[in-house]
Amino acid sequence: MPTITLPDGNNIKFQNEVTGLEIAEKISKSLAKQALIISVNGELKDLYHIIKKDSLIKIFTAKDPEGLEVIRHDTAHIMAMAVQELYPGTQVTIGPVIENGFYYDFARKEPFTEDDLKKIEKRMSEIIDKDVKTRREVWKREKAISHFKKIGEKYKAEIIESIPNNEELSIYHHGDTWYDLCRGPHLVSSGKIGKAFKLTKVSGAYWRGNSKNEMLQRIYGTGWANLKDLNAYLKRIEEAEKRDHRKLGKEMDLFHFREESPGSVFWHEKGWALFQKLIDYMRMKQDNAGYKEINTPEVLDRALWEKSGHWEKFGANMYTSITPDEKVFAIKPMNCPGCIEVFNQGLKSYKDLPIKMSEFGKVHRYEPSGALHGLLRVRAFTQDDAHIFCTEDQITKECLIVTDLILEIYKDLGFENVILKYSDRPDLRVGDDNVWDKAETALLEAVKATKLEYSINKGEGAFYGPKIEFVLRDAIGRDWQCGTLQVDFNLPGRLGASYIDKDGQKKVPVLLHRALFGSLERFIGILIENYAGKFPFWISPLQTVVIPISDEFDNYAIQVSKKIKDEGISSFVDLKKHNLNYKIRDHSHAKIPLLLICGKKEVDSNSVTIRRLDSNKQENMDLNLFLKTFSALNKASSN
RNA sequence: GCCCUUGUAGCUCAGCUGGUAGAGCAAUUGAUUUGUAAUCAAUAGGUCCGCGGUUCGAAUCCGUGCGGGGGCACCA
Repeated sequence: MPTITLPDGNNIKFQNEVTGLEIAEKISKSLAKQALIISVNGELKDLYHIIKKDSLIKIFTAKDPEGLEVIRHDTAHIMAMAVQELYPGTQVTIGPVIENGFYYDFARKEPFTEDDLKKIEKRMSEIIDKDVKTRREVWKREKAISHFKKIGEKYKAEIIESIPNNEELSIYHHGDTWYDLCRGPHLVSSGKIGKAFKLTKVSGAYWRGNSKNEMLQRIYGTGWANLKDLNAYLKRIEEAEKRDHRKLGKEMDLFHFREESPGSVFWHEKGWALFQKLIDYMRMKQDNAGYKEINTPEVLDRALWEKSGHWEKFGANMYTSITPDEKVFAIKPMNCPGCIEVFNQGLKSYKDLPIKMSEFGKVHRYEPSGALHGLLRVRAFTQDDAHIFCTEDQITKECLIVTDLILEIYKDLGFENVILKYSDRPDLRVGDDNVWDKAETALLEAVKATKLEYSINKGEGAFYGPKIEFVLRDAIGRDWQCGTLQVDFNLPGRLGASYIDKDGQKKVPVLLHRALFGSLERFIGILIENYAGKFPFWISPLQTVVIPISDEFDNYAIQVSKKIKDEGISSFVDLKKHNLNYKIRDHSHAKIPLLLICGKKEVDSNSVTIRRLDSNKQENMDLNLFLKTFSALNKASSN
């Protein structure tokens, strides 16, 4: 005689044991229709799960995240069913729900094609139309293993073998012919899935995520509660594609890549202007924060990298170079050893600490070819790097100062939403564990003091110390990892850095590594996508284009442009033999923030007519007022 | 690095089952002197990614290398 308590506190008494579906029917017809899944005392269960005892329940529909998740999970199952029906001999492995959808990994010799996806979708649709019933069974471990082995599903058997002994093994049947080992829960029948799904792509994926294992074929799909949500999602993807920095970079003539140097950027005039603006800005910020800028060699003797530990721990990613007399040098993958060498030059006192040295250092890392991705993952990049040499007592405070600076700079560049990722010691590392203990404690303390949201990534620190990474969220809700702050008790000692302490003794300083943009290249990629190429005025690579109405006004336009440049604003005069409409279209596509039109009216009144990007309003302004107004707007704080 | 996919003019792309290439935009030349998103006309432009093979004949088929894209792995 269970008493069922609903989320609103109301009770329903039942004479006999009861299922979620029966409870839903008792509450209302429409709920019974919409119900997908139930939670019983906080645990998600199938709707036909039998409740015998008094319970607190909640029924979920497609409007709830829990409901949507089950829809996606069932869609993955139905996809696997369709695949095995269409392509006998294909083995199933795992098929989890992911953000916006699901995937399923299959083992099959022949590759799946785009055409296959359409066929599979069609078959899925048929299975959904048939509304096949779901049934749950509990199997004995031995039975399950031998059964899956017998039918040639060696991956399933392997999965079961790795499930702990005390766990219940549930098998879900969808209809009479297909079943899969699964924790569940699932919908009562395939018809509940609806038709708001789409198979999106096929790719390779290693069995159990390990690159030493064989490669399986993964089919990705997206799934939603209704067609409206599905279409909204597809629309979002389309919008994101329009912002693709590789596409915009080409259209806006910012940079290009070419075969001769995969993963290295050929910066064009405008892209380089943007690059330099970011450096100028950062230089100003760092100067105010007490950093001293240095510069160190790009090519350094192998012996230094052996001493620092890079040769051993990072060698696989390093470019090397052999001189005609057969000496081995490495092209720097990091700036830290060079910077420590600068610190080492001359005697340092505790009174000098903290010493903050910044360097816009270009580093080269031989990344796997498959990792390369436009500006976001390159083989040669410029870090806005800095190294802070300090005492142990100063760590937490200095970390906080760095964090404040980072947040201030992200805000200036349009990113207000920042979270932290804290990573501790990796397997491949240098230094004793008690040193790591100290470094981790100090950094975690700083993380907590920022009061920002943070996550902990076990074992993902740098080989010389723990780190935090700064993740920022862009205009369309995507997360990007940019800045980093690392505490290092190892490298300074390895490279012989020291200062004279109060007691006259030599001590090894602690080193904080930090980069705010991380990589200038990558950060520019993120900026392009965040702003969809429409940069704020101050950072725009070409801020103004002056357009004379006809060649009669060329001279005036040239003069105007010159005066604009005198104010430190970039400007180009378009004297080409094209009409005004043509030029407006051309420069609007190039996403120039301000077009300045000059004709008789402007010459007579010493003014310009402004057309702002994405506006067709005409705004006439006295030239001197224009210069005054926009030179005031030409800085980060006016963002 | 691994799986799949892809590589034609400066750019975006067309070229069915093999018969040595086309369009639009851009460029050049000429005409038009223009007031807010493409003025008109003419001309020129190609090692069809490289190498090898099949074939009387390859942009097209096969092999291989390199590059791009989507994932996986990697991201110190």
